Amino acid sequence: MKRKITLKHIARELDVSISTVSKALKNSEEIGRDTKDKIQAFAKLYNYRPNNIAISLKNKRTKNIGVIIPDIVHHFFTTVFRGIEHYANARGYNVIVCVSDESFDKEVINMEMLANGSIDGFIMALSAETQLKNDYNHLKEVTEQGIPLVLFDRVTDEIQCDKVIINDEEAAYRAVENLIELGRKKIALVTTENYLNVSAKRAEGYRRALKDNNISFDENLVLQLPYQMEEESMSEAFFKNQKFDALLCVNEIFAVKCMGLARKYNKRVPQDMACIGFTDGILSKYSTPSLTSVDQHGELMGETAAQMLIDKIESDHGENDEEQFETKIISATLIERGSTLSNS
Amino acid sequence: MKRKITLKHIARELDVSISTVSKALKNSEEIGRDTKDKIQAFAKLYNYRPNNIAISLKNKRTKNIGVIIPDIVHHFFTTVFRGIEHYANARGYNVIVCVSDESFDKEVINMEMLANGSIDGFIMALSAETQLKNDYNHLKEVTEQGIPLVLFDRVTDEIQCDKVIINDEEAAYRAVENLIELGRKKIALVTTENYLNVSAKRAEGYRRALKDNNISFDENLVLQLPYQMEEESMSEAFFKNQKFDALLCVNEIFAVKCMGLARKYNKRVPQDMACIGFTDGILSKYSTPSLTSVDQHGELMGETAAQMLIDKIESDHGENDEEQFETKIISATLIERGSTLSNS
DNA sequence: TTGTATGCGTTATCAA
DNA sequence: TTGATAACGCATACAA
Repeated sequence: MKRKITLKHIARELDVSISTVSKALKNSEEIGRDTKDKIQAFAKLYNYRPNNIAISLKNKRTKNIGVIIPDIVHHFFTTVFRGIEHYANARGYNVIVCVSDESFDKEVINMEMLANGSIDGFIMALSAETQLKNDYNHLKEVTEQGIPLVLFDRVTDEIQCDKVIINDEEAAYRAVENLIELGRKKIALVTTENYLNVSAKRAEGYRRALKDNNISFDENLVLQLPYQMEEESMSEAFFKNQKFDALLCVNEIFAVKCMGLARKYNKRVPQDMACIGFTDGILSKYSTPSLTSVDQHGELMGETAAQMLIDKIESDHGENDEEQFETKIISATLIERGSTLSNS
Repeated sequence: MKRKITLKHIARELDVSISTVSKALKNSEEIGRDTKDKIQAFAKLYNYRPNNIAISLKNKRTKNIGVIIPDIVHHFFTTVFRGIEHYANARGYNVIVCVSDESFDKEVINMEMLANGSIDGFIMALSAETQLKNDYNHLKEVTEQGIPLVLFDRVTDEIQCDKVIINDEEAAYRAVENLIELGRKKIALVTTENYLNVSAKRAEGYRRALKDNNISFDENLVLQLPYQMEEESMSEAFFKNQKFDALLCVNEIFAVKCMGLARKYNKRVPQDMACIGFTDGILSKYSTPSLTSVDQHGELMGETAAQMLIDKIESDHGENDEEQFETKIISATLIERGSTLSNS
């Protein structure tokens, strides 16, 4: 077993001091040609690599960023994560992921673990429970310690920090307008409980679009499902009792499920019921018919968040001057497919 | 800004030595009641937390594990990751993820970065390119350094280490038998290039099942698609030219795409063409018809891998005795749905 | 009961 | 041109 070699080993072996070795390996001008050559050759031979941990301790920089997301088996978060990972890697950072499982406690525990020196900054999306409790003390503590934080997608106004979001309200607005342009009059909304701020935003856009187009808002056309829509009864009843010719769903699973129900109740998609979902994931692409959906550009969001974070981390000498925070808005785009276009 | 406090701060503030503080906070019996109380109170007040990095350096244990996977926007890997993350967290470990993007070079770079002290062990699935090149020197180096490694799913015989796999060959065998029991005679296989060892295994199972049931193997009934099946021409031709009444696909995307093609060529699923896929992901559940598929139990695989890894890490005093490696096999199970069951 | 010294691996300052 | 020393934050063997 070839154990990792350290500066000390090299120094001892070559009968020089540790600091000489250190300098030689950094190609310092201070060290003589011969000594440098000798040391460098030896280091290469034994494949010397500096120990990251020691360097972290010395520099007070880990080159790690912490990512905390509610769920990992989830197309959108996964996409964002990919963007973060790519960008971070390109700038020499590694990514430590913790999954909160939509739990407040886990979110808090994970943050505290990582905040004790393991990472240089956080990127996170709030768990559902955190948003429900409206308790952000763990975020406050972290920012007060001077650890940079970037929130994405599931954000809160309670915390002053960089943020990356999509224009949910407007995306929903445009989706509904799109349906109206297709001649739809009775447009239903399928959403989650309102404490998820993205859902709330989307509902606002939905209402505003109706209003701007002189369609009166009908509460009966809003179906609010629990986040993990497991039992079908609510949606079954909705399909039985309500009349509508179009559907806006706040995620693609709801949308695909609803298209299934439409089939069951003999509504053709898109002829009798057009359908638009949020999250342009794998389901949208491969469902039958394929689903028109709002692409949230997760990868771009991730890259953007990572860039904001790393920029802040690396400019952190300015701990005195007034902190300036930014909220970047990623423009969602509508990908039109079979569920609204009859010629597909 | 409340900067992180250290032992040294406390010591200075309370006019005691650093080691006294250290012991007091560990509730050591050596320290007097009063001093202990004083120190503990102070530490609590200022929310003292030991610095992870310093502890890592001291203990030569990071409590981090490195996970390297080919892709993160991928249901199966994501599921495995969840299992790893859950288990690791429960045992006090954090997870650093690197994505190889199916690239050999990235895999190597990522491993080397993490191997320099950032992690206590690796869990990984080989990238496609690595399997294609058949070059495992980066894995060898890591294991030779005494860093524990667990491979899962995409493994290789070239490396001696712990492994977790599913019984791919048998799962495919059983899937085909299932189709035969349903009365299917001409069963096609849709697979990827063979350098992906899982695909190869599945193809073996397919052939063995045919043989055991006296169905002659017909090369024309095997469709081999590039990994990222973007152009449709090959599969279109296949559907036009070949006759078959059942399909085994090595992943769910292929399966769903094929069901789409079946529709296009007026084959009813499952009546005219039954279909089974691998990876019981979101597509299988929500496709129309829903897809019968082989559940690889990714989460269990992840937990198992994490357990093997952490057990090895924590038993690592035994660096002298002969290393014993294990390969655990997770039993895949067939989830029957609409694509093989006509009554659904 | 408390404190001193040393080490983990590295870098940086200063002295030789 | 090289080396001794201190420091990063913590833990511990050993002294006092």
